Amino acid sequence: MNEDTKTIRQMCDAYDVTPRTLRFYESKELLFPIRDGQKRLFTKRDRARLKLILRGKRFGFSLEEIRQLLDLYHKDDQQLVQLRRTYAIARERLADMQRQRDELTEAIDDLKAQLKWGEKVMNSMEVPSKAAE
Amino acid sequence: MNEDTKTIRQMCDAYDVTPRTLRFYESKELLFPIRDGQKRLFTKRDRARLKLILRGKRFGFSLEEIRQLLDLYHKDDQQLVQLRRTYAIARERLADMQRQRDELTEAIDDLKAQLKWGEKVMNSMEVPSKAAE
DNA sequence: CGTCTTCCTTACGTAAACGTCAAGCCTGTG
DNA sequence: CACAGGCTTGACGTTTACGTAAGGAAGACG
Repeated sequence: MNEDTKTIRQMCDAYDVTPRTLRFYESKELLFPIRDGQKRLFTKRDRARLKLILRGKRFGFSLEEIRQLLDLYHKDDQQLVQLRRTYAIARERLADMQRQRDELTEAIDDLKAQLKWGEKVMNSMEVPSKAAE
Repeated sequence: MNEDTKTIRQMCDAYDVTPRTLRFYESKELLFPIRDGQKRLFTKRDRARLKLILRGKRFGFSLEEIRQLLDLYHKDDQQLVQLRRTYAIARERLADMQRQRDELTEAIDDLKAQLKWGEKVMNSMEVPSKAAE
């Protein structure tokens, strides 16, 4: 048994990331695995942070933004102020994402229209025998 | 008067881009300005394409994706086979876009949930005076 | 004619988020 | 003991969408 730590390989399997990614995150001070000799051991805290990192990535945060947010969590004093800042940042991101989705929806509709037009043209071209006569 | 063409500077002012950007787009075969000596002259067609390029960028498409879409928009005078190929490409793009939007929607919902949680926590922290007593 | 401004080409620089070697250290196994 | 595997640390490579600097041509102006 280990004392609630995981090796890099176990982490990779559990969270579907590469070793390179985990080392990269450590180098960027997003994770702080302890060492057994030269081997990394990822603690419960690292796993919690990694979950937040991956979720942040889904939301479109950069790693640097994520690092800052994680740091805010880490500072236990002034929690209310920090939480408010986090909240504000998150709201901005949400607005960005919604705007992006709206634009995407518009583009989808445009493209759909194009496709319909394409279908019409193809149909009129598929039976040119009658029209040619 | 010019014959419906604009210089690079006029283009930059009109569309809020840099000269570098326009040259870059030309090098990537997104634009095809004609030449007066060595100077570029951007035609009406270039301007139409640039509008689509900028819109595509707002949608989050890569320039390479945009180039494909432009090909779709402008290769309307082709053979049936060509049309079918572009049609297929466009359908793939549409599928990609819809998947992208679905992911975005999911992420948006997640983030919204996070924000609600944040509000709850903040509310419970704002009035600790009573609870402390 | 000299200088300014605008344009040109060439080409190296940048940031993000890792991928991909290279080469070395440990450990277990036959 | 020898070798395979897994982990380690560099350190250079990749992609995208330009920025930026160097050096030069070409027309306008005083």
